[in-house]
Amino acid sequence: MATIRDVARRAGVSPATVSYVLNNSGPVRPETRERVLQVIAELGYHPHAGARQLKRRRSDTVGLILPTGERRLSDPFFLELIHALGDACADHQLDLLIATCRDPAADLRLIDRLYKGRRVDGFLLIDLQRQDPRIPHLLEAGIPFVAFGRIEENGEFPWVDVDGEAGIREAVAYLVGKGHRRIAYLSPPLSFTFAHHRFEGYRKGLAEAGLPFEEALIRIARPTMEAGYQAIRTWLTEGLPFTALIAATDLMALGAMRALHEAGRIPGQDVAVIGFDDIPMAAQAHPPLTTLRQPMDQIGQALIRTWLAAVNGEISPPTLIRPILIRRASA
Amino acid sequence: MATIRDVARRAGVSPATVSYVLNNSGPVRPETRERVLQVIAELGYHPHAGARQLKRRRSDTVGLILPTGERRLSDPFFLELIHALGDACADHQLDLLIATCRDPAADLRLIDRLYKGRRVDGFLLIDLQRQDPRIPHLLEAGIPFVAFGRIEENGEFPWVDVDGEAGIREAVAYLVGKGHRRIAYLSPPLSFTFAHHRFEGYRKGLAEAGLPFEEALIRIARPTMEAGYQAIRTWLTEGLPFTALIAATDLMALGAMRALHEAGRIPGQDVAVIGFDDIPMAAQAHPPLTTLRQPMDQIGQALIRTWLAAVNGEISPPTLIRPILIRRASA
DNA sequence: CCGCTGGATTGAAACGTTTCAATTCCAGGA
DNA sequence: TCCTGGAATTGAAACGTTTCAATCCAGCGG
Repeated sequence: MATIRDVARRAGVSPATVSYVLNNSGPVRPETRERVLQVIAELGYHPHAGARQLKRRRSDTVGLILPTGERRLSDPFFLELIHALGDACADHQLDLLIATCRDPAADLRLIDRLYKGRRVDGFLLIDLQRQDPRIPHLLEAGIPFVAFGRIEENGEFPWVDVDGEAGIREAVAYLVGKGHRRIAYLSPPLSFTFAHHRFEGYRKGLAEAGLPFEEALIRIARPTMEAGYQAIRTWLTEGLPFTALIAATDLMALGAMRALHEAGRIPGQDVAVIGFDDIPMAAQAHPPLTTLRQPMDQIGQALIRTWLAAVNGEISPPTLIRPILIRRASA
Repeated sequence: MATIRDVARRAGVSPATVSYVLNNSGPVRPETRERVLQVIAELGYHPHAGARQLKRRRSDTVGLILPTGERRLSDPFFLELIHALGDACADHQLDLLIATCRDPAADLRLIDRLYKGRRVDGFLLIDLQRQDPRIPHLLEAGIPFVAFGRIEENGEFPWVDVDGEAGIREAVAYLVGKGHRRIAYLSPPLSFTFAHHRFEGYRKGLAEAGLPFEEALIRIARPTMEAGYQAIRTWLTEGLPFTALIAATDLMALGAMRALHEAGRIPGQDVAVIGFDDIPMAAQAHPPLTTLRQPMDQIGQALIRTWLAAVNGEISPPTLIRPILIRRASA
């Protein structure tokens, strides 16, 4: 495999010059640069990442910890997120390293290994818990990171999140505008921060519309299709005391729609349904699901931009991204 | 950040010895080893990945190219695959680097950059086309890789695949055993290799059962839920000339089931439905979907094992993994 | 014709490991 | 007591970059 010396020799120039051309740091005469670039192309030379990392003291690699085993993320939303992150990384010439971790206790060890070994320059945290042990650990160790989501006590750390509260408020207002007065809400356990915020949006939305908040219109269930389905099933035995339903995730909304179908209540006709995320399947549902889209590209870009800042020691203000209400036939 | 010299100094020993302890190569007296390990723990020392890579001439990193943009993989199956790969990598102390690529033309450049820069030791190829330009490129450049899936002309390269043919044959036999004689088949375009093999399974399954192959029982559609739905819809206008349906992916099967429901034909009761993949949603469908499970853990392990062999210059025989028929209520 | 200036180029020293070859150490045999 | 040989340890040379400081050189003003 060609090295920088090979290039230098063949271009009749010193390795230093080649390095200058490569990084265009340092002054190089145009014709010299041209010659060097030529040789680089001829030889198909690519600088050795390890050597570079050693000298420059950074790896240009983003670390993403993916919980697996029990805690595995199976919402297709995360596949979209990974795509978006990959794209954003590519835009900034960064690489994305995925590390999986079965055991929550091993999370911190994994983080240390990757960071202290300089395999990654910093982390992206996803799937935050309201109290997340990773955050104090990273802060204390002075390891750069960005969180996708918030935690209960947002200390001084950079995060990017989608404004679930604003989104759900908009959804409530939208439904109210269509004449709905009894709007139900289906939420994952509030120990998920995102669930908490979206739920706040529901409460505030109702308040803004002057509607009462009723316990009977709330159901808590796991954030899966099945749980959404079951929730509606049991609700149906009570005669379905609402005309519209907001689910905190598309997956739950999809489950809910199926239950409604089975009971002969056509979503979008007999009952309005709104989801959250806009996973690819949402547009293909029947009827197509009205939902709050998480603008993935924007999220990926914001995360990587903030990550870069963090790695460079800058502190970025938090970014709150507004979800977009996508109106389809379900509501 | 602590270096190997710091450890050496503090343990009263030379860097070489520390290195021997770290990799347990070379003879070290037990008490020396103990002392060194102690210091390593005290200092929270982790060897610098770049330096290590430079010297050892490998990065212990697996490269995975994720197509994005138009070609993006949105089947939740891939999220499961990523999880499984991550786990398998962790088991072998490997890291998983995800590189995305919008443009098929850039695939090859990306591969070169990652490999020649020694960022990765080799690749994992997913989402194979029947004619895949990456394969000849990798072969010619002598870059180690393993394909998940096969191509049209399987030259001499290592691959791991799920035996779609055997799986579908089993599904056909299973349905025949239940008395079905008119079994329909829903397939993605046969330019996908996996679709081709599964389709072969269907033909052979019918032949083995002594059933005729009928064009009218075949539909080709994109491998999405929506496409599965539409296919059944149009079929319904013809009076649904079958009693059982095999779909080549769960997503398609799920779409099909929805169409059946809408038409008042209960899947698993009026029409048997079998899918392929066993994505998490399959078990949560209504009725739960009978399907051929791709044993993800096994796939991940096989891929990584084969990858390691490839990187070490060994040639492994192809691995064909038998999918498992998971019987649920839909068939 | 000389000394200066400033841009272009280069040499060499890191960066933090691994590993070969050389050295030290020590127990046991003569 | 001195050797010997194997086990334990060490020094130093890579690995392929980047970058500082030093050198080179062409052109210019005096």
